[in-house]
Amino acid sequence: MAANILLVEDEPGIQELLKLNLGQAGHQVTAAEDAEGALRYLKTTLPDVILLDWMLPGMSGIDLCRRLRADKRYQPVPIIMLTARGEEQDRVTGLDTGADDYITKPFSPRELVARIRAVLRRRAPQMTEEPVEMAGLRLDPTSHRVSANGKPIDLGPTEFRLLHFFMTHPERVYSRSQLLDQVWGDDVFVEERTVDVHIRRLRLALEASAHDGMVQTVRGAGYRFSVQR
Amino acid sequence: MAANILLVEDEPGIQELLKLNLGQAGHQVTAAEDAEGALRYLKTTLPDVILLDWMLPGMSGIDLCRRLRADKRYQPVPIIMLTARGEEQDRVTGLDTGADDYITKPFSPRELVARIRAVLRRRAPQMTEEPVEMAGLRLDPTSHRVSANGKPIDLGPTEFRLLHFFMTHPERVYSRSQLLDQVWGDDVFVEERTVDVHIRRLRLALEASAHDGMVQTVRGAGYRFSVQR
DNA sequence: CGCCAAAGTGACAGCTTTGTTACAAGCCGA
DNA sequence: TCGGCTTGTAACAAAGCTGTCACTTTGGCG
Repeated sequence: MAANILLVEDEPGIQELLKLNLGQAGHQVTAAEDAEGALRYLKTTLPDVILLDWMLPGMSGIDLCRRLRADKRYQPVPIIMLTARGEEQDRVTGLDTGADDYITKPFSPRELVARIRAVLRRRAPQMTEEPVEMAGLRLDPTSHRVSANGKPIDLGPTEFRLLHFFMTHPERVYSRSQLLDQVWGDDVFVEERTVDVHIRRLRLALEASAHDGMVQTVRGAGYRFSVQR
Repeated sequence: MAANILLVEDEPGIQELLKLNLGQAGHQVTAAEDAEGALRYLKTTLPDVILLDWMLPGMSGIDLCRRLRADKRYQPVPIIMLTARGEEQDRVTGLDTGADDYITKPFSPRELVARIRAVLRRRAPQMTEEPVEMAGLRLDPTSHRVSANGKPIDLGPTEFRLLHFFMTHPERVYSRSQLLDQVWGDDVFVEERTVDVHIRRLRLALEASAHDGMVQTVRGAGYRFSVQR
């Protein structure tokens, strides 16, 4: 889960510290001292995450955040705001302007790393709210409906999420533990074998409408959702 | 996902309980009663995970944790702290000193096992494998598929790994023991002749799609994967 | 040609992984 | 609170993989 990170922080000490810590966590860090520097960098490179200090000389972090969010090009880049203690009320403003997370100084490097991982994960699987359709199978996240060639299919919540994940990540094997992370959430502690059972339930539901064979077992590796074969 | 675990816990009852539970989960557990014992063990062996009790006689768990984190050699080993209820505020300290996770007693064995799995997974390098293709033979690690000129080939896990290794290291002879190291893992104890058998199985699978002759025997040396006949 | 070591082959028992079913606990709306 | 779903787990069955062995074939060499 290594990532390119743009750090916008004017205080040299903190900047160094963060670069060190994030570097150790396997991330690539580029630092900018102010909003202008950040924008200059962004013209050429799109980082995976932006760490944005609230207090900056010149254009403030919040303004930069707002500006980035207004720009289509930077829409998908997660932004984490760094705020000092006592600026708590800023949190609302911060999240309001489009930051994905915020963290209050002083914070432990661990926590920051964890939050970075969290926003990356949140963004990573592009499980959009868009309807997905393939091979006559249609899943609409908004209305929470699944249908095969027009005929509705009944799915429980878990099977629904499972199918949604599969349809947005087809043709690729996922291990049970990956599926637990992605579909159940990585803070849920259930047996890996539970996945098997839900796979079966999903298969049963799909079979009923002649969509069998799409959920495939890859022995020793996991499961794959596929239109082929 | 079996792992070598170093358990640092002074209370015999809990120690026994954990050894039992983790053992059942397929892990290898070594226990130390105090920081000194742990350090002694670490001099010779590097575990996959360290479970560290907060309260220890002599050097406290937190000090040991800090000390380990300061030592380059132990940097990559995940540490999970075991804390008693009511030491909640220690959490921050714990994570601050470099623990990867913490768990509050009393906890269910299941939860502990899950957290161990989580830290292991988090550390595991996310190797994004590129598809390999040569002479009409295509192997895609992500979808875990092999095909010859479009036609799918069925391979068991071992044959898949074997072919993957061969395709990423073509035109070169590997001895049986090298192949065991690379494909089976260097901690596996199997007869060298086992390689022969899997070579044969791989050949059979490839023959079926007219890709015979690619796995070549080099008498007295080993095997080679080659496009040339 | 005859011998010996190396490699090929087929069978198989044991083991691991996965499928399937049943069941109890939890949740939620009626 | 009562039923009907959903969920997680356990237990057992089925299927597939693996490692090893015994036996055969091949290749090299005197």
